[in-house]
Amino acid sequence: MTNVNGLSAELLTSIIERVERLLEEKANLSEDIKLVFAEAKNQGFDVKTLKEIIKLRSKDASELEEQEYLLETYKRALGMTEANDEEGEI
Amino acid sequence: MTNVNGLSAELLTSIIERVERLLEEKANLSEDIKLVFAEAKNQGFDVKTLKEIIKLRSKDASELEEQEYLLETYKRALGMTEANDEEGEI
Amino acid sequence: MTNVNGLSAELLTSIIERVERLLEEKANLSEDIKLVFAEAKNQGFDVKTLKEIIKLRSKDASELEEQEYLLETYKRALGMTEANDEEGEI
Amino acid sequence: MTNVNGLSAELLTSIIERVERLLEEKANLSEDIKLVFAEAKNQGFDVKTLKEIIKLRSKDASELEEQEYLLETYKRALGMTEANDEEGEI
DNA sequence: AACGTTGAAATAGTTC
DNA sequence: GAACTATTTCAACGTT
Repeated sequence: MTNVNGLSAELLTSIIERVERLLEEKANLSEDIKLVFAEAKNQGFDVKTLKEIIKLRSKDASELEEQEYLLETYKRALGMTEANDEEGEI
Repeated sequence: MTNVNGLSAELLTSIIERVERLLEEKANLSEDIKLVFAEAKNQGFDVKTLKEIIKLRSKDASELEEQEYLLETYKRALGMTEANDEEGEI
Repeated sequence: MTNVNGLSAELLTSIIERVERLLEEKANLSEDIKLVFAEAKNQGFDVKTLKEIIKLRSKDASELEEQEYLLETYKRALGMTEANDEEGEI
Repeated sequence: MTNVNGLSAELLTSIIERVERLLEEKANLSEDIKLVFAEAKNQGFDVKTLKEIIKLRSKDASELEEQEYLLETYKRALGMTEANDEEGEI
């Protein structure tokens, strides 16, 4: 093994090249996505809105509900709700 | 074909799903990259430096020189370089 | 004026120092915020939830409504809604 | 004192508002910094380089040396340095 | 106290 | 070249 200042040059090279290859694949995919959007635009779709839909679909709805629940107590304390529940007050 | 406001719903669905699939592949690659870095870290490499190396390798020589030149100029103007030091070191 | 490679050294120094001063003030504020949260924690509050509330309050509710409206057509085309409006179909 | 689930609503409100005020001041400072850079750009400075300079100045000497040393070591191991070149150019 | 995880800030890239 | 979006980077937090 070739060592440079205690580093294995082969190992280092291997790591760098693996990452570079993965990055290249990522760049290719980004390119593919652009092509799909360009094609969609030609077919009359609004690209910005398409992107919004995709973002929307990626969110897990249940996750939002969970947050809602967690915040209830504090929201009530801050007067941010319409006081629509009456059984929880101390 | 099902039309909603003049758009083909099938076509729209197809576009959305193609993009979502590509995005998922991208996310997988990002994950792979993280794993490579994590493994590298375990082997004693400094991840930040690895990233810097990869960035350097992605730029061509002229870009690097231009940026280097500007940085040197600014440093000189600010007295941040050793060459500009007036206390007489060699 | 002292010029270094066509740059005014005084001007450059002034710019750098102004930014550095502003950055320092920002860091002080971050520190203050941390102190407030630490104090709140001592008084029995859950810091994570406090942060969530603050984030929530910073969002403009009307902005969300606007997005909703914009996405209606596409959501319908994708079958993402419960078809709760009947007058818009073609 | 108004208590909601054992928490003082007044205290909670006070905490939230203090943090929000500090965050607003931080946002103002960020805006100020942007203005300084915009002005600098108009005067012919390269903003990216200015930011790099500021970053360099914020680190102490030992940090810089450490990072520089690592970078050099990795470059050498990868054959990225001119000194390591074997094709014989001068 | 180092580690990974998370969330916010800055930077880079893209589009108009 | 200005605004918006996406990616990367950085800092804070809880965890082991």
